[in-house]
Amino acid sequence: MGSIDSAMGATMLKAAEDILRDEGYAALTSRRVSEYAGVKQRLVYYYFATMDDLIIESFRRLAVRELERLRTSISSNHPLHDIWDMCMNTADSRLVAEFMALANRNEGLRQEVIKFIEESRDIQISAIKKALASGGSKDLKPVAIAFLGSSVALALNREAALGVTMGHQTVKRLIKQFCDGLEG
Amino acid sequence: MGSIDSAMGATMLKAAEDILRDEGYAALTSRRVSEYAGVKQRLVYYYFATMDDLIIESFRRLAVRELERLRTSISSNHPLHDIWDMCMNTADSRLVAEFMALANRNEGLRQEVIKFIEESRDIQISAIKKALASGGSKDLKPVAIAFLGSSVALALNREAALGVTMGHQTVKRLIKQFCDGLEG
DNA sequence: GTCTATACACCGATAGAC
DNA sequence: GTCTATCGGTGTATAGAC
Repeated sequence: MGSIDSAMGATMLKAAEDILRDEGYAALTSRRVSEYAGVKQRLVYYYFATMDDLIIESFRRLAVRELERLRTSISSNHPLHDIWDMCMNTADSRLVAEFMALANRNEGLRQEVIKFIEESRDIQISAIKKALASGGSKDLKPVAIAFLGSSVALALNREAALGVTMGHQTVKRLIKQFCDGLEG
Repeated sequence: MGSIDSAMGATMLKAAEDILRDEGYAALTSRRVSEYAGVKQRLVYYYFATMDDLIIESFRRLAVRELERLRTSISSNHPLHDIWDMCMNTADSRLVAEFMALANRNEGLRQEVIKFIEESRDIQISAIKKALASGGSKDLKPVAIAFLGSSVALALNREAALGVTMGHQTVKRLIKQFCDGLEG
């Protein structure tokens, strides 16, 4: 078995992500990955025991990258604006859609997705708490701000990818006003 | 070619929806549909020219049903509460995830999904306008309320299906307070 | 580490009998 | 309206040579 951290292992994980985003999970096959990587199909099974392993490792790679981006993008001056920008410029919504669909049926992936959601929400909550001098009002707690922000950003990205823009400008203005109101 | 409105056509559309929700779009094959319907594979192609047609008709059926539910669930007394309840009790989030993923790559389905999103948003906006005596403030327009509501409800359902509940109670309370504040 | 070759199952779609 | 039968293609996964 080859290592995931080897050049070829990384190439295959990159290929898997590209295929998922551009062609969907039904096209994520060992043959398709091997084409992308310019090798023969058999080699995929040298680096990944099963296709399930490849999918899970692929998500793990994405999650690590996104959590890293989230942590470093939060400045101490405008954490709310930073979180919002980060949510709006996150992983491609088509790729997210594939992982979401897969996670409903793949137990291993589901666990990874749960960990990712909870960890990123924790990071966002910490940043929001710092932004709010009072630590959040009785009506608007940090966890609610984090949830609303990421939900709305995801929906905006998803619809934009489909070609729907109805109300998007209004919503973006509203969010910006909200952030401005809390941290100028 | 058989009609979609025939008993067998409806049975196959129902089968397609069940398979999508329970096994994902990779399992939505003519053979699988025929098993569900208790007939032979060949018959699927008597009712649907291609599997793409079956998928699109399947979504259309769902869209018609949901739009109908949305229209009839809105009372004149508590439209905001009604919309929220409807969004929280909409189609299974696993089924939605499959259609969302498919729509990014299937042009015909994409058009149907766009129509559905815009039509349901229109219905929601009309109801919200009636609820707001002023027709919406400068900062909180009906379209923004509609967008935020459906985004957040979808996210709550999606995460609940995965097994994540972090912040859900807080968010639900917040939404309820908001609706109560506007329509008691 | 990468390859050839293969087993076996399933796919969409079609021809044509009843 | 439903069936049997079949085509060519693709899927996961493995055996084993180099």
